[in-house]
Amino acid sequence: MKKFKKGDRVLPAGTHIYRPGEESGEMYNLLDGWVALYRILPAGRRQILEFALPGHFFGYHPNAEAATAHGAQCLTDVSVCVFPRRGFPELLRKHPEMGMALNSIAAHDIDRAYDHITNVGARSARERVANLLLELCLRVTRQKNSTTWSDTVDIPLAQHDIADALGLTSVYVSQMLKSLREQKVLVFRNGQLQILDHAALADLADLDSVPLP
Amino acid sequence: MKKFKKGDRVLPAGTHIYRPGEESGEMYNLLDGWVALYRILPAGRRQILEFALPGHFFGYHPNAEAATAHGAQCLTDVSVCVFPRRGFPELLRKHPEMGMALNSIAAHDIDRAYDHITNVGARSARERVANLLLELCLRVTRQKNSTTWSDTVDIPLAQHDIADALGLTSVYVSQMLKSLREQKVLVFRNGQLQILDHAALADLADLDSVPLP
DNA sequence: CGGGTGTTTGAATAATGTCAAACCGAGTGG
DNA sequence: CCACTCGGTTTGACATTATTCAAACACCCG
Repeated sequence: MKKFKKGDRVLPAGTHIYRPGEESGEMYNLLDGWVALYRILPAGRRQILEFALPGHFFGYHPNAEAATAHGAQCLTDVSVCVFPRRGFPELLRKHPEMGMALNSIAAHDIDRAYDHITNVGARSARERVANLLLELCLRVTRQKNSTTWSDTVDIPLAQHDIADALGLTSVYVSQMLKSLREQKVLVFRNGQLQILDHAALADLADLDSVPLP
Repeated sequence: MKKFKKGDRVLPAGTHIYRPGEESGEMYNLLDGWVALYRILPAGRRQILEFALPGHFFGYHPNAEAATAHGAQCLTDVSVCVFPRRGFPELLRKHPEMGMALNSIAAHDIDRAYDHITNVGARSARERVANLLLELCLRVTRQKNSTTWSDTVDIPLAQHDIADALGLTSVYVSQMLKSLREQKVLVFRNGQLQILDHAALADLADLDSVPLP
């Protein structure tokens, strides 16, 4: 696996790792920072499909050299581990356990995509914001292997990122955040999330997994 | 692969193959009919995540015996091929090419899930309906290996199924269908889709792949 | 100090949901 | 063959949610 690796790469915030319609011929494992997987519609609207956190594997497409429908942009300064797509099938053939690992990752990605569909399709704006922030908070916490809640969690998103992920307008997101703040559920400011009322938030967000007391 | 198979099963429309929260211990390959993968929210709302057409493989979850967050319900009379989940890892270990095939399937599913997110998150109701119907039409056509457009395509959905997939209300879907009908774009009635104006539809739906002249 | 980007606020507007009633076609029992 | 129910669809009036536009604000950075 290490031999297969092409090398590490450090990228500043804002960089497009690849753009919709491009074929980079590479795959990535995110080492540090946040990346957004997104799509652009002809109308100009941007839809964020997934927030990639450290450990996330992305850029994998099965149909060898097809162009990707989505792009990947760094939300923060980022470091990624790069793999060439070429030769990847051989690698999988030699190491079936890697194929299984990849299956597991893919299944996980599908689950989160289904969560996302549900969030955007079936919930009100308030609930969407609550759900997204809580989910991200859980992912960050889990990733750090924390066994306890921190009082504040870093979530380096702008409000318009949240809007683009949830299919909302940034001004409406602002209003929802204000409402959540006034009702003492959470405070989100300057990329920092602070949860004030866990019970209320979990209730609003309706997350299936409500771990960590 | 055939030896691994557990057997076929024929189910009437409406049957729940598995329900959210259950662990069926089985995986399925849809042979005939349509199946909806869905979720239920505490508010009672149903979100359809994916329409499974013949050939679709579903019910696969990597974390061995975890309960699934979604359910699967037959939209029509259905016949499925059933596999036990138990023993599946061994099978994959013996046949790495199957693992790769599964990866390919999973990547495809992710792509469609991303399409779905984009559709629900970034488009108007009209566009969503147009997009969904065109996509389903393409999938049906492709599946039949037709090289030409049929005048009408069977899409055995009720309007409330469309609504639940797109995060809309069934009465609003009715209005959108009326509008599309009046503007001579398409007619959808009794589970039959008839496309009147391909160009207009493709434009509205903004489908990336616009095949078959 | 000035310019840029992101956030907040308010008012007007458009998109979508809700409720309720009417309609329609398919199946069913008399 | 008819009347009846039943689920799905259609329609209209109205309520709510979310978007648009525009301006003010805040903050960071040069």
